[in-house]
Order: sequence, then C-alpha cells, then structure tokens
Amino acid sequence: MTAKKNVISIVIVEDFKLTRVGLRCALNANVDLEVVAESDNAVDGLKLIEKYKPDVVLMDLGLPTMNGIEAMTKIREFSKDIKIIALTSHDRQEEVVAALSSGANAYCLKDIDPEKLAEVIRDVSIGVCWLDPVIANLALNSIPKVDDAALVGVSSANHVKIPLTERENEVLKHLVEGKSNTEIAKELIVSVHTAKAHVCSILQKMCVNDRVQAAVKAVKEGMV
Amino acid sequence: MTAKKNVISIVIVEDFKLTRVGLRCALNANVDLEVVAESDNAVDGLKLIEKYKPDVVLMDLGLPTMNGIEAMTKIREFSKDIKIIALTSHDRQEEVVAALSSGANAYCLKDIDPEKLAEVIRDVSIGVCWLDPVIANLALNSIPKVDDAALVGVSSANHVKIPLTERENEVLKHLVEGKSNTEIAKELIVSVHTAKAHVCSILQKMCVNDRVQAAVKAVKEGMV
DNA sequence: AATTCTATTAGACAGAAGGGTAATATTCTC
DNA sequence: GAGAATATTACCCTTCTGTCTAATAGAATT
Repeated sequence: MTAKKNVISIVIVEDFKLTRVGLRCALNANVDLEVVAESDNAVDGLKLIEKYKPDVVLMDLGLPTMNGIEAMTKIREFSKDIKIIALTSHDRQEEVVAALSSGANAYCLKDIDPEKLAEVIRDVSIGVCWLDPVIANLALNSIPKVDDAALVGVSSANHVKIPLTERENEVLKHLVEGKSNTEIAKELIVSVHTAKAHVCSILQKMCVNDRVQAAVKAVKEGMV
Repeated sequence: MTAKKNVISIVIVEDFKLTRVGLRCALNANVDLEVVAESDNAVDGLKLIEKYKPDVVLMDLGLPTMNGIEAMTKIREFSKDIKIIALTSHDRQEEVVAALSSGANAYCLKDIDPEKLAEVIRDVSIGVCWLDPVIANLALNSIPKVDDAALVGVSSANHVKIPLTERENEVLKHLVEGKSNTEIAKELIVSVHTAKAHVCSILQKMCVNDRVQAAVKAVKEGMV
C-alpha cells in the first residue's frame, strides 16, 4: 500500500496554512505516521492523492473552490481503499451526513487533541469508522428510517407516502417551522380561514390529532 | 452519573459466561473502568441497567430470549445518555443497521483486542461513534440512500445540548408525542398548571415560541 | 444557616387551535 | 358538459395554549 511497511501515509487537504503546518508537525511526531503531501485546495489535493495513493486523507470540508464533499466523491471514483477523515469546525455540521455518504470514514472536529487524531488515523487506516461525539449524535439520528423494516427482519414496504396536495405541502412546511395559522395565512397570502382549512385536511390525511403530531410525523418521515 | 469521578461504569450483557468473565477481567484491569454489573440475559440486564445507570453498556446481540436490539430499544426508552456498545460475532448487515438505528453508539466484533476495547469504551463514553472495520464497511454503504432527505432534515447548526431537568425531559417526551397539557398532566399525575409550567420553561430553555417548534427541534436534535 | 434550583399548585386572560357546516370558483378528468 | 377534486372564504363554538403573577416545599449547594 505504501512505500514503507507499517507506516501510514497521509495526504492533507486544508486551506489554512497554519492548521496544515500544525497537522503535519503533530502527525509526523508519530513514527508510524507520515504526511507525504499536502494541499490548500481540492483540485491540487486530488492530483496529489492520485499520485501518492496514501492510506489516509485528511480532508477539510470548508474549502474555497471545490468543497470537500465533492472532492471526496471524486476520490471514491478511483479508489475505495483510501480512507478519508473529514475535518471540520463546529459551525459546519450541516454536511455531516453528506460527508459520510460521500465516502468519509471518519469525522473529526478541528479542536481534536493531536494525539487522539493520531489514534483515530490508526483506527481508520484499518477500516474503523470514527465519529466525533457532536457528529455522532446527528449522524445516528439520520439512520432510523430503516429500523422499522430492519427490526422486523423483513424488508417490507417502507413508509407509505401520504398524498397531500401541493398547497397542503406548502402549509405543512410552514407548520413544521412552528408557524401559527395566522402566520401561515400571511405567508401564502390567503385568509386565516383558508390556512385553517388546509391544516384541518392535513391532520385528517395524516391521521393525527393535532399539529404537533403532524409536525413530528412529517420530520420523522422526511416529508419536509 | 457514577459514584466515583473519572471512572467509567459499565454493565455487561452477554450470555456466554466465559466471554463475560473475560470481559470483566480485561476491563477491570483499567483503573478508569469499572464493571458494576453483568447479566447473561436481556431481561435481567435491563433491570441492572435501570438500577445502576452505567455510563456504558456492553450488549451482546445474540441473546437467547430477548435479542440485543430489542433490549437496546428499551434502554433508549428511559435514557439517551447511557452509551451502548453492541458486541457480536456476526456481521450481517441487517443487524448492523438495526443495531445502530436502535441506539447503539458503537459496534465491535468479539475478537477485538481488550486494550482496544478499553480505548473504545473511553471514546464512546464521551459520545464518539466507533464502528469496527467489518461493520463500518456495511454501515457506510447503508447511508447514501438517505442522504438527500437527511441533509434537509439536519439543518440546525449550533448543536448545544439543552439542559432540561428530568421532569422537563419527561414532559418533552409526551409533548413530542403530541399530547395536550391536560394529557401530560394526567400521565405525570400532576395538575394541568404544573404541566403548563413545565412546558413554559421547556419553551424558554429551548428558545422556541411554541410546542410545535419544541417538538420539531427535539426530534431533529435527538433529544427524545 | 442561607441561597439557589426544582417541582408543585392556582387564578386569570388574550389569543390560537380545531371541529363543524357551508358556499363559491377553478381545474381536471371522464 | 357533468362530476370530482382542490382552493378559497366565512361564521360559530368549545377547548387548548402560552404568559403572568404568586405561593409553598423539598433538595442541593455554598
């Protein structure tokens, strides 16, 4: 896999030079880790990765031109063996699931302890999936959709899509955002009576008793 | 959470006595880990878990009467803080996804190195998600299907755990189920005024305007 | 011992929710 | 063209929400 045995080769893709230098120093302090190349952008990073075929890639998600998620997808196009660790700061957690589904093997926040990062790299290099606590909470919540079928053991027909009209879907969207009937009416430029009428039929079609249940159901079943 | 500080309390649920003893010995060799209880079946295991409220549960998935996945679901019904490590010798994908979506925080094969397991327990106790290589391969493959929908769902950025009191968490749980203040009051055997008071403070703590927003936020952030 | 946090209850009040019924206009299908 | 589904508006009425103020009591902390 790499030139030397028992040494994990690493490519870093990260736009902030300081962070990049910090990572390299911290990692090269470990005899079993070796940063073989680094880049401040995804385009060059991809070339380096193709060239060096490292064991592990540290990929920043907040890159300028091409974002980290696209880059990961491209890496996966030519190799499934290269392990990817997605790096991010706390305020960019929206892309968690996207990153994981694009092929990231691990997800770390940038404030991770350097020694811990080394440990994670070792784990990931042998195929472990490692998710930072903050991320794990979000990621694990995105899986439940399959559990109903999986628990039963039979891959039965999953959740039945509830047939709402276009207008009702609009209303439902606002409803999930916690808006009142009055607010919904204003948004859709209709009277409160209309908004209430739509909410009523939504409740009936979704077989729930009130808007809270409708909102929860909508979120859980990904209707919004 | 536990008696001593800095010590991670553990409950083991595993049907093979030999494995159980092995686990206990291996783990208790670490000063920061303490096996507080163990069981050879899920029913007793659940009781022990409710009693000791450990930081981490090691749950075998191939249990006789109640299987580990059901057991995990039940654990999740009364606590979201207890971390669960699923242990197994199997590597069937259906089981993996089911285990993860039932609330497992980590997934280890039984041939894991004891020292590594200790390390995983430390990680998991602070919220890390850790998946064995064999498992990770399967699990990550099951995510892509949901990424589009999930991306929209996971929109909230700053994910700080909102500190609700025990009672408030109970109320929130009922609230998410769409129950009215009156119904919540009946469930908790308190007056409607009390229920309303709790709901009020929940709304304030969660920084939302009404129960719908609270419910949606709770679901999206996995507070229930 | 004093203070803070939590749980509990109460009364009152404006506003919102949800159900029922009903009418009108538009659009799409048969 | 007739009929069905959808969108719109209106009124009435009961119940529920969310906020306020206020008080009591136990537990935990300092």
